[in-house]
Amino acid sequence: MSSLLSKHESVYRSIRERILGGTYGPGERLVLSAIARDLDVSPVPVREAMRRLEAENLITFERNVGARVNTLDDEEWEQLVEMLALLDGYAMRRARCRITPAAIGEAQRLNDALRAHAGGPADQHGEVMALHRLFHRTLYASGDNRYLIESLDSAWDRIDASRVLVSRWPAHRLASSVDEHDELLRMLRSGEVAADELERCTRQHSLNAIIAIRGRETPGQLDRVVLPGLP
Amino acid sequence: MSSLLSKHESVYRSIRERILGGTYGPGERLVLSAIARDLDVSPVPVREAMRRLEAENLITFERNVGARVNTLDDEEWEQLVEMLALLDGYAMRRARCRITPAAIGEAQRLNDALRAHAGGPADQHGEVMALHRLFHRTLYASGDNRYLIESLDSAWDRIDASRVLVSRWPAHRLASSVDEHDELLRMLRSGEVAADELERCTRQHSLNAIIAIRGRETPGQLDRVVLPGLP
DNA sequence: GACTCTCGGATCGTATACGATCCAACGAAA
DNA sequence: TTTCGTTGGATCGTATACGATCCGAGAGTC
Repeated sequence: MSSLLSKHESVYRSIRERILGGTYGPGERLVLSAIARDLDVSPVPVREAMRRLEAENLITFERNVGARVNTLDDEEWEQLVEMLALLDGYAMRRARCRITPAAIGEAQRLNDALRAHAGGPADQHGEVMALHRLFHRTLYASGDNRYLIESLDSAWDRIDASRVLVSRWPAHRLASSVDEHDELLRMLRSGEVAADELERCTRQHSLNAIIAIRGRETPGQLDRVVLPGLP
Repeated sequence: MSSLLSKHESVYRSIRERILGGTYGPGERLVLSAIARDLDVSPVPVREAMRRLEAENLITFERNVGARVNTLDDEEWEQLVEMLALLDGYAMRRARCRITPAAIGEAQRLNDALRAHAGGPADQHGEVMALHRLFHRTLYASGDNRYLIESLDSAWDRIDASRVLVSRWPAHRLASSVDEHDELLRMLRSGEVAADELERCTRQHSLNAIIAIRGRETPGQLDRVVLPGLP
């Protein structure tokens, strides 16, 4: 008689869920014994779960001190999104010749749902972010490269854990984002867009998130924004 | 009184070292109690080390059965190298405006050392691979994006662990590889090469490794090789 | 008042113990 | 001979116990 999940596995999932969902915010302390008590297991499986979370860069463990949820400062966040742009762009290039009409349809549905939220109440930010992430995942999963998908999932996890998008994503960005999504879907459907062009546009779409967040921090300086890596 | 490293940390490093160095080959079984005895610790820190290695995709843990060093079949290996090509290409694009003359010089030295090995005895394959990896690391580290560097290191680790390059890298590839390295350094030095072009060439350089390995498996079919993602 | 020292609680780190699970080898039945 | 059930050893999974370390609070000193 055994449960489907080992204790270490279920503990891992619980903690991860709470980090990605914001229950445990950035910088928050994770006390081993407290979590063990809370989840009704001994500290041993909790430690194992934490080692995995540490290896996934969601928490940092300090010896004889304990674990904290990782934080991202502005520069780190931008570098992470920049990598997301890179991976997503290439996944789209791969997806171009592989994606099924069904997947395109699914992505379109998600984007339409997203559009329905534009201008809506701000308290649905969590839901909007989930839809947005799912839209991208539908596309990049069609790229069908296991390592690309792994890395993208992991990068999105870190983005979610950082709470930056949830707390600082400017409302007006959603509308442009949805339009760019439509444009990407159009390029995918036509089949006549060059791979280079599709990759470039997808990359730019993600980089626009950086511009949006920066613009919100220092309004009026948008024209001085220098994005990395662009010619 | 404490050692500098916790037991779990030193165990982690030992096992990792052995996997990357080939002492533990792909598919090999890692028995908890045996390793604990070998390293003179209790099984608990060994389990923690294994959780990290599992999260890093170097081993796979099966419940109530144990751990094995991960293997990569041909398709997985190619997909991994393809991602390496992507990351490396972009890192080079970033490096273009950031790299120091010292770093370029260091890379040149490494490549010259590599050239000295071309045509040499095959039993220095391990050393050649280390030089080759270091050459690339010198350049992509200049890209100066923490997440890019992390991902590249991790991908190279998996490549090393797979032993594919060590066991199947055709001798003649080394010479062309070294020439391509020189060409990349030339492009970096001149400063007049467009970022897109530099990224494209770097990407292609890595993809050439796939062609070389495939060509070795099925000689005479080189012209039928279809590389993914290229226009 | 500022600084240092000491102490105690909180927390982590690891060993040990033991139950649970798997799996391969063996033997009995069809 | 093949199949299926049984059994024993190898191995993992987790709880418990206890020592080690850290860190903040308060006392003592300059």
